[in-house]
Amino acid sequence: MAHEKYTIVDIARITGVSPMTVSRAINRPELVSDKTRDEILRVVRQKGFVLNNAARMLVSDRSRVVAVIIPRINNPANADVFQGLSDGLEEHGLSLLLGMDKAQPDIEEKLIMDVLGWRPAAIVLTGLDHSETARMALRNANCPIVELADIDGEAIDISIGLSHRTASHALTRELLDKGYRKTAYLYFDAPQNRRITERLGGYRDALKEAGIKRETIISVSDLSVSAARAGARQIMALKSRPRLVFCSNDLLAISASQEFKRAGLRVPEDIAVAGFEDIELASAVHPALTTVRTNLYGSGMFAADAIVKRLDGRRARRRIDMGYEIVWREST
Amino acid sequence: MAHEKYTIVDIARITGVSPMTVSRAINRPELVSDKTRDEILRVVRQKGFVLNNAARMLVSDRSRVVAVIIPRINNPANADVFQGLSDGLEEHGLSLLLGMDKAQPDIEEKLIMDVLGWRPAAIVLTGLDHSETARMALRNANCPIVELADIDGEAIDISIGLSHRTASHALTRELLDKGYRKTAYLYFDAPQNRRITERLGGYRDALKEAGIKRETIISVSDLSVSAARAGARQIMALKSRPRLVFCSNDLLAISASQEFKRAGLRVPEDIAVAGFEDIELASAVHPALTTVRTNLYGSGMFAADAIVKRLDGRRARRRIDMGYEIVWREST
DNA sequence: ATGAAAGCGCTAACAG
DNA sequence: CTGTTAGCGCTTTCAT
Repeated sequence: MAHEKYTIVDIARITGVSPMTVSRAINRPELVSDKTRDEILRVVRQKGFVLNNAARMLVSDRSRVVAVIIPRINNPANADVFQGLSDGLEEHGLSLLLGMDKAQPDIEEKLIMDVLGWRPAAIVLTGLDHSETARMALRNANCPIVELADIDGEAIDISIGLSHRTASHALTRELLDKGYRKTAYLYFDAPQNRRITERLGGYRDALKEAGIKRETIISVSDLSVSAARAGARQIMALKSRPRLVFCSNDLLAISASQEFKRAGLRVPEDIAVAGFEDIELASAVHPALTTVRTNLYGSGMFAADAIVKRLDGRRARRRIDMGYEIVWREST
Repeated sequence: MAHEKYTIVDIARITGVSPMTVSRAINRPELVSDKTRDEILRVVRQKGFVLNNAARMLVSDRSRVVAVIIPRINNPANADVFQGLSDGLEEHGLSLLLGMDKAQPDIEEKLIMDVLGWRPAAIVLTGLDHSETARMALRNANCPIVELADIDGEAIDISIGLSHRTASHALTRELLDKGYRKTAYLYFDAPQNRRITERLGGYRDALKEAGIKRETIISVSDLSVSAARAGARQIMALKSRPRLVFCSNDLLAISASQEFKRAGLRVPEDIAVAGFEDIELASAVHPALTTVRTNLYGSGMFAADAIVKRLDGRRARRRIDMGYEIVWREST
């Protein structure tokens, strides 16, 4: 029972009205008489008719689609942001087109160009770094552009996030103030990801300010549990073991802790661990972790709000600092 | 510097050719002479021109968009599947429209109807349960329909996943065979989620087969760390404590374990815990967990493959059992 | 409250 | 290799 393809003309013929009346019955029902409207909508439902978005969009030259480009969705932080965006946008009848660039600027550029073909109502990106071509295309897109996650730099239009350098600096500083002197930094040096670099930068700045010269910085090969464990072993093999290990995110922190414990060290008594991101599971599984929390879901919501405001012709803030909170879980 | 809106006609005029030649230069460059093509593409790039998808789609009545509807993306399992889908689809120039239904059939139905307006190239859903209206609309959509996660039931078109009942049954049975007799089941009874029910069903079947009459089934109020901990406390308060607790997923399992440890119990010596899903972090943080692993990313990939095959006019399997693997981590 | 005409930007099909 | 014609399905605008 292959489906017949109905158009608005078909529905018009069946109900004995003009296509325009069908269009009105669907889009602005209050402009059509009760009787006619009921009959039209009955047929629409019965036939399972849905207006063709391509045609509507062609006429209006603006879709109800928001394009979102993030590195990858199977990363709890990104997923939270996206969920917030979706929740904030759905009630306004906006759909989400999602592209994943794996944090590669060339892929990002391609996705942006592709997405522009949909004449999106808004575009949401991750971070402030984009290729020159991409920036130009975005500026010409003539729709709200939101850059998420980072606010340390110049936004094209709207930026929402936190200063990773500031947060990392504050975390380091507070822990140094607690008396830790010998520390190490464990991170995955994702190429092109400025936020990672900024976190490291904040750490190093704080060290310098505290008059600490020696830096121990260990980078791992990728962002996985096993890579983190290998990093932890590298740290334990150091001639002089640090008392505190800063990790550039919670996955690294949790995995490294586990490895320390496995080797018989007590966490945090023998070796303390600090993370970044405060993913939900961290609190369940690693009560000894001190980490930086920011409101990820909230930043998605704020982005949605800014977009909706703009589409309504209202003004929206150009830069939203979501701030951060240091979550102390040392003592458990 | 608001952007002028170029159409294919503008580009044609600028380069002194017909619109059709511009179209060809972009879509089928091999049909255009080198000289003309180079000049056209130069102008296209210079002006940042991108073909209007609405118009292309209107002509062909088929978009290059795959619509995906899942409960929520901030759930590692769903995110993995989606990532697999995206990775499998991107190289074929298919974009992803993502809607989230929070596992509510009425929202799902609305999203399906909305999405149909895009005349999607394919539709991907979660689970096999949908409203009658939704099923009808999907059957009429005249494109591949993939139902993910579950294969215990009748698919509209293509189903890819595993039998949650079978997997849960096997897990329970193997653990019972190891000698555990006193067990409990801890779960969040998500309304409308048949997969949860099937997992519980598999557990109960295995108990019955083993001649065990008494069931201890604890349900928690939501899927969170704190709810799981409360559940764990309920279990510890039982007059006769179980030796093994089955949890309907790993988040519950990890959180409950943590609570057991906090109360001074040794896991798994005093109380063993089994989960379901094998999320990556579980292995990092809870080496004592026995759980069921299925290839989530792979099922996204398979879905992508099936869709691409169909769009190519080739045949695709209608039912793919991804199977499962019991991951033993008892002894650590 | 309803209808008719025009056209959005593009490509399929056919010429040349 | 390039151009012409027609029309995809809908909404905007202007009648009635």
